[in-house]
Amino acid sequence: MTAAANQSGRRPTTSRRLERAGIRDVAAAAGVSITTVSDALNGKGRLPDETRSRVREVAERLGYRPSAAARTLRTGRSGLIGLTVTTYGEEPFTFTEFAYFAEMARAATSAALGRGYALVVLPASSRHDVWSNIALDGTVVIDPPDQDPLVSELYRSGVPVVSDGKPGNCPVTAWVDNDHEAAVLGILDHLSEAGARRIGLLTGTSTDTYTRLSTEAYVGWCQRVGQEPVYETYPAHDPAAGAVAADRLLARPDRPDAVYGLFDPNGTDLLAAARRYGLRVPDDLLLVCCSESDVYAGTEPPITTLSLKPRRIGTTVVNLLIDAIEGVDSGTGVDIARLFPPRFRTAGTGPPPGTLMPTELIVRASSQRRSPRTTISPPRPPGEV
Amino acid sequence: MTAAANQSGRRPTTSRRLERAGIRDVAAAAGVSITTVSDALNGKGRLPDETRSRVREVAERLGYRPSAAARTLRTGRSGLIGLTVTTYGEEPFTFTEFAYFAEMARAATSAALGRGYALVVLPASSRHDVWSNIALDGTVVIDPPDQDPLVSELYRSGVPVVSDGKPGNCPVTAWVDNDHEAAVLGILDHLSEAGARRIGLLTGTSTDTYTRLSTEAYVGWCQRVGQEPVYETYPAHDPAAGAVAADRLLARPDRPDAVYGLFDPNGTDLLAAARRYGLRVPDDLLLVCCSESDVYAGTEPPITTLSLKPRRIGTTVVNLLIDAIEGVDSGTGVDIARLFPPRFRTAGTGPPPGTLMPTELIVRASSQRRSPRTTISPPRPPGEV
DNA sequence: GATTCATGGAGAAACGGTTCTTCTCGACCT
DNA sequence: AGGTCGAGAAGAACCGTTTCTCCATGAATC
Repeated sequence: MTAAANQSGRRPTTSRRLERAGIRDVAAAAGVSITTVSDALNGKGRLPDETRSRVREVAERLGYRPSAAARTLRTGRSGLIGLTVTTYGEEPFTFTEFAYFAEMARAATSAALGRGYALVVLPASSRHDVWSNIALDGTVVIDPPDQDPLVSELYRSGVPVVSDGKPGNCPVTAWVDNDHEAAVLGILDHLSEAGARRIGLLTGTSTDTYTRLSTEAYVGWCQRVGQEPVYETYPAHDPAAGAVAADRLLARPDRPDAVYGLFDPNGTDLLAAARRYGLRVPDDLLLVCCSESDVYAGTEPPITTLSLKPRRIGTTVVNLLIDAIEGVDSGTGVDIARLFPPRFRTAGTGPPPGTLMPTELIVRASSQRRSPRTTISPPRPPGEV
Repeated sequence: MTAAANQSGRRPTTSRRLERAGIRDVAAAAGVSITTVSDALNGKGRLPDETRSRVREVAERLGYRPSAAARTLRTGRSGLIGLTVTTYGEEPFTFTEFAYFAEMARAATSAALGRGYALVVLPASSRHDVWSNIALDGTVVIDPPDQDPLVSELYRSGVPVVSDGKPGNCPVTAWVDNDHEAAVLGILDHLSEAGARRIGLLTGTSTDTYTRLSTEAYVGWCQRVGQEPVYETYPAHDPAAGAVAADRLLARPDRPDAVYGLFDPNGTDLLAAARRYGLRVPDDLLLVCCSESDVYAGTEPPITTLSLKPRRIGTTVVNLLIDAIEGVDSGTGVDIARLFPPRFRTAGTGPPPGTLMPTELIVRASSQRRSPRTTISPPRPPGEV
């Protein structure tokens, strides 16, 4: 009864100290209604400037901070965007693992911030009770595996989802990806022009879109030009396995005279392997790898790299997501169409709209037998930005 | 009047379609009250198992997901922890920039997840309206600058704050840091033992605690042993400036015969600079740098590194924070003391409790003129874990 | 046979905002 | 002079939970 008595009764005037000031406190202090306070602070309603500034001043003086939870509950908007990152194995997870993801995440964070949203890091292996307990306005998913239960459920419960990497079976609102096929074909053509007769590939064992599309493009190209595919695979998340695989590739009886490595450290690994086998680069072996690192400008020789432009991807993904969040009022997903110019959309009604971003091939000494040119344009640049 | 009529009246039985099922829908479908539903799903109240499972089943069938916003509003807990990352310059920000931060952030994310919390990435330069609009249970702040307004306000509004890096003037609930002074002294002693007569330092221009403490420890050591300090500074966030500073240091007339570099890339930079000046490592120049990268195991020669053990730091920071969040009921910050064993606490009532974590010196060829030993223990190991 | 007591469950008050609706009052128009 | 109109502001519903309080009911106790 003692404590209970305090609790009943509509806020006993001025009890409960030590608590943060609420909108009611501001209203009382300013001698207006809470409606007026809300309107004044949010720039709504019809109020003379004088009232507005007076309320603002009182709120400031009281150190008033609106409750994010209450606002979210009422408005249905939290200002939070999930950043779903892939996990390898049990506890640790990528993101910050490869330069690509790190850059992409940074760009995404900045872009979200610029539009008033914050990012919640959400490992794909998160316990269900954790992420289902967060009010998300939308989710960015990095490189979704074929059947991601987290993504599926989010999508099903009406949360917009935009993925970096063309999704397999996951339903998503939209997706952004590099034109991996065009990129690989461009590299293979580039190596051919430089005199390669048998081009090898260093690729991964995982089933993500990047690995799959790139490898398929390679195999297809081989069929077309009549070359037997020469490739080695390894688990990309294992840093030590890459060096071993590079070694395997160069140890083959049908040793390639040019190699493209799909992952960041492949350049260093291949260079080391070539040295072990006494192969000169680029004279005996042409080299290209996919990397965002500029250390390859300083290696001996400098190595040609393919940049996936992660900043651009991260920015685009977030902007598409926020467009979807803010463009669709609620419930019916009608005017998503507006967001995607026809040229970016795939087919009519079926698959979600996707955007292909161009890559950039940075040509250095390792892939040329002639005099080096500088940066050249990517093959088939599909988009703007 | 048309739409308004729908809105009044306590939820007109079964209108509003397309909406997600709420607790009321579950209650109605299960033929119980919402109290019972809430209790059944949260394992509270006195309910027979039969009711509990029946309610759970109905909830499952309806795809019921409790509203995070409503729950947060009612309980005052969001399950969200801010991860405040430093920003250099305008738009971009660190975190993922250095291996240390990346590792630390990963460990922090994992640790938080394991205890049911998710991390919100919160650049220090965030617009006020963004982060003040997020319901945070607490905040991790990485390497707080002397006067961080974001941190100050969070702390003032009652949100627990734990910092990685001993805070300058920021008020924090607790902090965790490496024993930078002990680490630097240990390295200097180590180099002295290896025969160094004049030890140089490559350090940063910024005012963060790490840089400051390390530099001060170095200068103090110099005074004590009677050596003139020999150091060069550069803006640590500028990747190109490091190489230039390394060059400057070795170009000095009072060229050191041993160097400790405070930042990750310094090892490579110093090695390259030494080569330019025809200095052999370790014969003419002893080298140590602070780094989390294992590339230094493979350089020629392998370079001795100091590891700050970021995983351990990240895990500890998060656990301390969550302890503070869950340990203190609300309002009065009484039993924080319980969380910090006396040996970890600084002084009595004044400064916030801090924990010093040991570092690890990984000795390799670059800092030895004799036969190499392997990993040695850190100097003055203060803590457990 | 009248009190306890434990059990199972319902009612309703918060939580702290936003926003729809309504009310008042003076100026203006006809 | 009566009615309209718009500005200014207040009232109150509502967002969807959690949780405190209280009410039945039947068994056990005295």
